[in-house]
Amino acid sequence: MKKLLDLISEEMGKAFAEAGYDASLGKVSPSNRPDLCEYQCNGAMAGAKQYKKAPLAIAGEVAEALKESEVFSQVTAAAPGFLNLKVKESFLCEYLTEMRKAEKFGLELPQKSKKYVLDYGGANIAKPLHVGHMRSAVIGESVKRILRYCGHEVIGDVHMGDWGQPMGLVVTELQERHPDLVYFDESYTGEYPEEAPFTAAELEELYPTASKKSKEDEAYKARAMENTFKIQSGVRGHRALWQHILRVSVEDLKKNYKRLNVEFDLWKGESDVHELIPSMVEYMKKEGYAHESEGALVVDVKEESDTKEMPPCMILKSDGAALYNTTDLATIMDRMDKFDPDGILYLTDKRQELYFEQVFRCARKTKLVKPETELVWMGFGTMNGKDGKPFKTRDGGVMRLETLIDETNEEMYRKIAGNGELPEEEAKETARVIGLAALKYGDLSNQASKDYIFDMEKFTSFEGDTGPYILYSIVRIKSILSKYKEQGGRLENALLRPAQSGSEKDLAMELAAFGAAVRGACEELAPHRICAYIYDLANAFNRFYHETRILTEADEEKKAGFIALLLLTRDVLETCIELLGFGAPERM
RNA sequence: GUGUUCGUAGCUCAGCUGGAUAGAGCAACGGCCUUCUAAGCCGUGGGUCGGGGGUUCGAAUCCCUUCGAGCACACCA
Repeated sequence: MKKLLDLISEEMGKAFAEAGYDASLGKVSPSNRPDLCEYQCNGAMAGAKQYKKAPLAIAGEVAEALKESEVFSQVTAAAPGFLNLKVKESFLCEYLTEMRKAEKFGLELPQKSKKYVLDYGGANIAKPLHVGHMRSAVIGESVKRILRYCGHEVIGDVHMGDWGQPMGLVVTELQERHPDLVYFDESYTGEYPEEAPFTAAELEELYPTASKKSKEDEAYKARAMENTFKIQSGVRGHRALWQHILRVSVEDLKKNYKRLNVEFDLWKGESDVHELIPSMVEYMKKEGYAHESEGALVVDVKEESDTKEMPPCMILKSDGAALYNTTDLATIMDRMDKFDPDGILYLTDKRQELYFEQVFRCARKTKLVKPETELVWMGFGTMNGKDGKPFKTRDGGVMRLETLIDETNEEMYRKIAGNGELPEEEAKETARVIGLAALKYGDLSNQASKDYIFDMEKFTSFEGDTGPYILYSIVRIKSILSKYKEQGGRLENALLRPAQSGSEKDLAMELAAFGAAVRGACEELAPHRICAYIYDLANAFNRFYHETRILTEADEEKKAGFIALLLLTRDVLETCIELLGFGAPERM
């Protein structure tokens, strides 16, 4: 199904052609002046120069050609050359009826579906998730859902940091505390225990302790480096311990991501490509891409057109060790090999822009990817506190993600417990559902690339552009629908009718804009476009609701028409919040 | 220093490939509940779109310049 604006533009284009002008001038956009029209076309002004004719005269001729239009109920030319349009209610009604019947509300799907690997989440092993991880998870999850809904295949990979110094530190601290553990006995040849010699809670505390010690104690640091080397080089006991750390950690991470309604297809990490590195390095040397510079192995990625400094991409440190770049490049190689995707998408903190530019250039230059493979980097901004500085706890520490979720849910519970008649258990569950919406909507409604201010009060408010307001609107609709059923109404029989009132027509037009909103969000990888759309839609619904007696409408056909409109509104809203990664309760 | 992003109402933010009188929300003020959830709706006040130039019939939007803020600039990730 074509987008509403495209259909209207086609109709307009025909009129331009009929009047002797280029049909492409008939591009229609939503009105800037709702007091004058519903849609507008600026083509007459754009074409004025080309045809050496006054724009208003062109507009007049086009308006004349549209007198008998099946689409427009009103076409007027306005100075200096605007075409002001209103669409016929019958046309809108037909369009929405099609939408209701069609799969995905008639969303246009691409001719050929693309396959993407989406790298988001950015979790590290042995370190709990903190608020900094939230954006990557929340935005990435939404981007994944949007791409899939628009017909693409997406493989989400959390791509953990599971291979570096932190591992060695944790092992060192374990050794410090339990030197007798069988893992440290190099003469041991038997099976290692299945159970980890630590719990998730202990693990969490091991890393910060070790990290602190290593900064103060040189000998400790040296042991940590040695242990890191032992893990990486495959010393049996150390590798077994590392496996324990990985398992316990991933279990904990999964639990936390689940609370955010975030799910990954792959739980790959840096360690997975460890064995690919030597051959990759060898290849880069052999093909002459890599050369030595200041003791390190690098690939030049500077280009003639650069206006900025572009440092080379480092492949090996001067001590011969691999680094972040190395594993990222090896991961690209691995992904091409395993999935052969049309593109790889990265979602990281925006400070890594230059870094990814280097890696992408290096991957292209060394032909790790095909020339047509898309490498896309999306940078997201920092979540700041009310003071405009990076979000911290009251005492200045880094807040854990779990804590943030808990606090949001508690705040939400306070609000609905004070208000409603819900039984306690349901209130708690509802608070979780609304809390997640508050958190995610608060994040996603901002442009991903910009920093934003986290304001608990604002996000959990039921007023204004918030998650709870959206959910409230949905719940309101659900409540009316279930009452209609109680009255004996049959939802499946409800047929749309042409809008009778202004607010009804406005709601219909918002619904018709669904396709454009979703496509826009998909092309720009911008969940905030969905947020803006559903906020407008929820507003349109609430205005309609206040102006219209629905259940007490005497004319049954008219009532059914309202119900049909509400059904479509509910379905569109629920589909959209699904794309954002949260859901709505039945009541609240 | 080089590069880059940004600067819109008191606060938090929209503003699509340049289009009419720059929009929301919060906060302030004033209305609307015997009737489908008032967690809502309607209305009022509030802006030199950081400053200055330019391109254009037309600029918050494009170009230049200037001020201010953030961020990044090879052996961290």
